[in-house]
Amino acid sequence: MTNIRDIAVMANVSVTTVSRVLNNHPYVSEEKREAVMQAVKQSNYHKNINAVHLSKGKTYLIGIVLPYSDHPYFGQLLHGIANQALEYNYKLVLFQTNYQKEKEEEALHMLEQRQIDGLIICSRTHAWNIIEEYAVYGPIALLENCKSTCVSTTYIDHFHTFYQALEYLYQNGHRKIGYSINRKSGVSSQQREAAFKAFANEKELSNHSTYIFDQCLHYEDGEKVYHQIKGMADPPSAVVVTSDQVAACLVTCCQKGGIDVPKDLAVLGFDNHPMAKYMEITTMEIPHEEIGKNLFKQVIQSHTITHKKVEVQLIKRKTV
Amino acid sequence: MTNIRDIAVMANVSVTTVSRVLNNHPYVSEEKREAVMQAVKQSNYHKNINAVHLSKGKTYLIGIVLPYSDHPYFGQLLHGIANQALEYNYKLVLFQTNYQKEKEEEALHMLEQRQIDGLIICSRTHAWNIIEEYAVYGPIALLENCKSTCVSTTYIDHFHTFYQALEYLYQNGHRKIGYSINRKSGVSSQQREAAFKAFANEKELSNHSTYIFDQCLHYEDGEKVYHQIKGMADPPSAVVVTSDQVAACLVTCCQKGGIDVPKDLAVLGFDNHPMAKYMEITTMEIPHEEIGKNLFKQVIQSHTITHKKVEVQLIKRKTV
DNA sequence: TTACCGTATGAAACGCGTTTCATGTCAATT
DNA sequence: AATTGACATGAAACGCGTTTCATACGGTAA
Repeated sequence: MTNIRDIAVMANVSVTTVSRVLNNHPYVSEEKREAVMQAVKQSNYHKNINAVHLSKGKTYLIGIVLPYSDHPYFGQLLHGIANQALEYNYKLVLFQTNYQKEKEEEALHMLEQRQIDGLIICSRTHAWNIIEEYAVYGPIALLENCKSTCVSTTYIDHFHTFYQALEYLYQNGHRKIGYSINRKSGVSSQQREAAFKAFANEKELSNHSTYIFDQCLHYEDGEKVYHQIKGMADPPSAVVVTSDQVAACLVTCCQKGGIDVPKDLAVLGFDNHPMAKYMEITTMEIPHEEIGKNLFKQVIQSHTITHKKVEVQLIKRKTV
Repeated sequence: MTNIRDIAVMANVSVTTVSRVLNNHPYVSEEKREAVMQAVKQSNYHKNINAVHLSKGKTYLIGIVLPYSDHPYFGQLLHGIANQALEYNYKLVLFQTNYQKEKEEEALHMLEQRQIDGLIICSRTHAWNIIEEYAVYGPIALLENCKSTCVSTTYIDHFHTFYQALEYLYQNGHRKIGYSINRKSGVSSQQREAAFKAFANEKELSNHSTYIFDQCLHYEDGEKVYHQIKGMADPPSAVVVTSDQVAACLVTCCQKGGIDVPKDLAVLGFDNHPMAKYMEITTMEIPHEEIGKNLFKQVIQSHTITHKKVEVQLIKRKTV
């Protein structure tokens, strides 16, 4: 492998001059510039990027922590991040955690060891204070609503969004409202639960715990919801389903099982996945790509901590 | 930042000894080992991984080239790769190409510059000879059937698989068979086309070009297929759909539109996505995770070039 | 004419862990 | 007693691009 010193010798200039040419610095005469370019071309020289990293103390690598990459929600998020990364000439390092603490830890360690310049956490399992501790090693952007002074965030107001969804169902005459969530222990789920309680209280609805369906993330989980509702003596008249995948499955099940949507059961999804558009499912549109883009920008703007709220929009279709 | 020399001073040993301790090399006395550990803990020392990379000439980074990460097919593939990567302590660098040549090129350049130790290409747009040229810079694993001497491959025998699917439809009495594909120009699509032609010839079927549906990758593309078939005077009695997403949409459309599946139209999907299982779609099961795992293993076994054929299995359900 | 600035160029230091090679013990083998 | 080998330890070289600092020249402003 030829290195920068070889080039310097070939072009009969100093190493510094070669570096200047390679990085487009001024103060290099045209002839020397030419000579360097010539040598570079002749020897098919490429910088050893690891040396650049060591020298600069940067890697141009951003870590992404997310539970699954084969889930549309995270897939789209990743899509948004990846597009932005390419534009800014950064590369991504993927940490697929499956919600395992150790794997999230790996990412944090990599930040600590400066193998990545920053970290985007799409879903955390570590406690807040732990995350914040690592922020001293490099910028962290988090997909969560938390007014931290050392971690940037992009978030959805889950409380308000959920409330809004419930309100819409209420306006459409529903009084027995259920909902499905991903992980009961998840941060967003807790906010949604709070919203539901506040809503039930406000509207003086009975707070049926049987109307809550946990662990609904994948397509097939919609069937579980269907069966549970089907088996109820006093089923809900409407459900908020926090994933269009699950909603799609539920709706399909209902069609097959003779439950009329929305007459017998109204379904309000989340995401506005293409699937929802096509199946005419009423849903709360979450701009995943925008979120991904913003998270990325926040993490590379390491000097300023920002908090960006992303708006969610109700898309009225035919399942409510 | 403390570095290895600081530690050496603190522990009153040489830099070499510190390195030995840190890398678990033998021939270090217990007391010196202790002293080093003590110093490391006290100063909260962490190696500068960039220096390690420069020194070792390795990055423990593997690049992944794939068109979309928000598509279930590639999502699952990525899932398999990512899990394996975590196990082997490698990190991934994602190149989402959207089938753009330049972005694929970026990945190849990164290999050339040794910023990644190897490259997994899930779908290429560059010509073969170009890819092979870059193999001198580092190991490349490709998801494609090609007996290269410098690039490892994991592949599906698309010809045989497609033929098998067609055969199954034929056995079930179908003589007017259509199919949908992702990109007509794609490598796998061409193999499938060849299989179809061979099949049509073998069985003396008329080779209806109107029965070919191109650009079917996303869920909603199933609707296009539905409408096209619906509008035909002489529609096919069966279709092979090379994505369960698309098949699911098509089946749902048929249900709504009064086309009986499989009586009026048999549908044979590809992937065996959970969606297919649930919707009871007959499909060719493609073991994405296994493919991902294998690609990863191939790329880190840089010394040996291997070619692994992955078996696809027909899952008989209710849409044929 | 002196002072000062823009342009041009290179030597050397810097970032830092790994690895090779040389050297020195001490116990075991011949 | 001489040789050999396992064990210990450290100096120095190595990987390589970036950046700081010093130096020198030509020209313009004072």
